[in-house]
Amino acid sequence: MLNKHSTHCPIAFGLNIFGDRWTLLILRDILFQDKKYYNEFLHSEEEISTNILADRLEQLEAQRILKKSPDPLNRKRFTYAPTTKGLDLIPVILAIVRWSGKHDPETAAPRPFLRKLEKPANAIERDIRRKFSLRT
Amino acid sequence: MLNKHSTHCPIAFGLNIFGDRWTLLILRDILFQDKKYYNEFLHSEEEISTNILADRLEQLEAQRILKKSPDPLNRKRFTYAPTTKGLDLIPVILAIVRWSGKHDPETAAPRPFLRKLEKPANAIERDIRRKFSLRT
DNA sequence: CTGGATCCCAATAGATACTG
DNA sequence: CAGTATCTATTGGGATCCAG
Repeated sequence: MLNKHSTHCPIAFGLNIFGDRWTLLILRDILFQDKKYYNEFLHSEEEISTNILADRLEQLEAQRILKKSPDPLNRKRFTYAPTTKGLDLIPVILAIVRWSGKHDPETAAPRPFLRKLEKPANAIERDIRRKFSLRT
Repeated sequence: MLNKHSTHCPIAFGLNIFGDRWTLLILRDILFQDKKYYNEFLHSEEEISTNILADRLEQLEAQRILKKSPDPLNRKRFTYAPTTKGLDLIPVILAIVRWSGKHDPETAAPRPFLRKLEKPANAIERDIRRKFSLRT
C-alpha cells in the first residue's frame, strides 16, 4: 500500500484502487466478457483464488465501481454490474489493450478476445455502455 | 503474481508488467515530471522505498520500457529515459488521470501536476514524445 | 561523503483446504 | 454458491553497507 497519506496525485489515486494484478481482470470479465457471477470470475483463464476474488469484489463494491445485487433468478446467487464509475474505466482498459497489442508478440495477433476491439475505441465504449444501460 | 502460464490476454499481459502500485508512478515521474535519477524517484511524494525502487527500475529496464545510461555529467549517477515502449504507456497514464479527475474529489480540482493536462490528450502525448526524441 | 543497492524483518497478498 | 481459515510467498519499510 502507498504510504498512508493520500498523495493528491491522480495516478496514485487510481493505482490505490486498481493498481494490482487482479482488479482490472474482474472488470474485464464484466465489461468485455459478459460475466456477472462470482463463479464466472473464479473460472476465468487466470484462475484467481477465492480469497482474492472475495476481497476484490468487496473493494470494488466499496468503491462503488460495481453494484452487487441478488440474482432475481436464484436467491442464492449475486450479480455484479458496473456503475457509471466502473464504466468509466473502459478507456483505461482499452489503453492497456492497445499497448499490449503493440508490444506483446502473443496478443499482437488477432485473438477471440480482441475481435470486438477492432472497432474504434469510442464505438467499443458506446456499445458496452449501451448494453449495461439496457439491462440495469 | 498471475498463475505461471501466460494467459494470452492483453490486459493480463499489461498487468503482469505494470499492475502494481509503484511502476506507473516511476513512469509518471519520468514522463510528466522530468525526473531521471534514482534519487529523484526516491524523493517523490509517495516515498517509495529503496528496495522497491531498485526492483522496479530493474524490471522496467528488463522489459525495455526504460533505458539506463551513465550520466555524462557525473560518472556515479545513472539516468533513466523512456524507450518507445515506455512512451507508448502515455495513453494508459492519461486514461487513469482522466478517470481520477472525474472520480476523486481531491484531484478533480485543478492542481499543479494537472496543468499540462488541460490540453487534449494527443497534444500532451506529442509534446512528451518530442521532448524525449530531442534529447536522446 | 554520496549515490545506489542489499539485508532483515514486518506486513500484505495469494494458494489451497475447508465451512455455513 | 459463496465465501472464511490457514498457511506460504511476495512485497515493502528502514537500516545498513558498499563502491567510487
